[in-house]
Amino acid sequence: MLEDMKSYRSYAAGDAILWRGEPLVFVASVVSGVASLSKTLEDGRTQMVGLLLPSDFIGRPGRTQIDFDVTATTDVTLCCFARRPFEQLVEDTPHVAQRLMELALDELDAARDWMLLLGRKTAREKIATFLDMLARRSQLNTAKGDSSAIGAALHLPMTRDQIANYLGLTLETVSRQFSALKADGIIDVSDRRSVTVKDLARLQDETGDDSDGGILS
Amino acid sequence: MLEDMKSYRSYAAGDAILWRGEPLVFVASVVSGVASLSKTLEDGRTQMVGLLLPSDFIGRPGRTQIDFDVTATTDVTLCCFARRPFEQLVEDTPHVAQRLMELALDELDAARDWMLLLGRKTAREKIATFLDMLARRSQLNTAKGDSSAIGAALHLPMTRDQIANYLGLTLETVSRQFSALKADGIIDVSDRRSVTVKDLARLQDETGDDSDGGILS
DNA sequence: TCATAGTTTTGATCTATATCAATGCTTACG
DNA sequence: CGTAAGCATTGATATAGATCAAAACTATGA
Repeated sequence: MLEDMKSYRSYAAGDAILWRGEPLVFVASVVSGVASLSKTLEDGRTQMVGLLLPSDFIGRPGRTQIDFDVTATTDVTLCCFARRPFEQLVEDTPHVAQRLMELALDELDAARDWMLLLGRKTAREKIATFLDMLARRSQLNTAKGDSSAIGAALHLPMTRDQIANYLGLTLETVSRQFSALKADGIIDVSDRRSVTVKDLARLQDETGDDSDGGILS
Repeated sequence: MLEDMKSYRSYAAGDAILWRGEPLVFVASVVSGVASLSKTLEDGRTQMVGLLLPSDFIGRPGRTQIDFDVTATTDVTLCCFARRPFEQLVEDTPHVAQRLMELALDELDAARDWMLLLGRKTAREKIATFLDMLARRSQLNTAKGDSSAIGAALHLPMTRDQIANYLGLTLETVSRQFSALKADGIIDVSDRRSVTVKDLARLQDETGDDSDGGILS
């Protein structure tokens, strides 16, 4: 039984969970907190390439290494399984294999949206997209189908510096864009760790995205 | 037998192969030519989010739609299978399902490398990375283990404009960086569609990448 | 072989964002 | 309380790359 193999691990904000190239001895799922995947250039410039929120999965069937670092962005608890028995489970149960494939494809779609953001969006569009993403996520986690993201305070799971690393900006630019969106009455920035969306429609107009989300055609 | 379902389709350079949101009735593999995946913002800015070279796969098990456009970059021939029987095959043969998972993970790794490029690399580093990638690819396709990429002309499968779309730049910047690398004696640009790498080591130094490719540790 | 259209290169200028630098605001801890 | 130590904001300036504009190739086809 896989249940027997389950164990929990905790990491404090800022701790490394896995280094690039380190052998993957376990796979895990995020129980609480936020972790991030990041890549670094020779001279230290870094770019986040993924964000892991509760219920997200760490690990790749058939691979023993990863080529990015995994870091605890906030305090994080993981639910870990040893890799070998997990892979056995995947082989034995097609249903699980299929689910993992879906997860991989979802990650791929998210990565491609992020490529568009990194390559072509302006600083303001990047911030608007980021906040819109957080708003959608938090809406999912609270009442399903309740459209009251407006008015409710969004918790920012990261510092300005980490947001900058995620969006391919500097922390100063992130701060300035928050201020600008606030001055324009689109958001409110009370506490440094929370943002209130005052006008969701206008925020979404600022993302630069094609409005028809694939509904047409 | 799946063989019975096989058919070939050809597209001229510039033709659309699939539009975003269009129902996916077939899956395919690239036989010859180069196709690209791209995403577009409201106002027309576009970003390539993937390049499909011969042997690459189009299609996603369990999905009936894609949220990017697929376009023929050069003349392209695809080998197509109807989606339904293909999915049946995937369900029945775990070996194929596993292979598809590997392909998805490879694409994900490539997407993440590209995120680092788009978010943090300079124009020169982007061009160097692009050329290095083409050099590696062409080396694989010719003599395995033959390190004579130096001196051999690399064929560029796309115009300056398309390269710019791939790298998150403008075509003018692409052109200027080619000229600069040429002036520095790192490459030679004879024909507009081919580049000769004169100093591969120096080209790789210009990519900004951490030199140890995960070999350490 | 000339004309035309498409692509590429090069030049001049502009601007969004980075960089450098200072000041302000929380939170924690003596 | 008060005083660090982190973060965050704001300001001044620099710069990489975009944008606008023109000229130089290349290929195609009459």
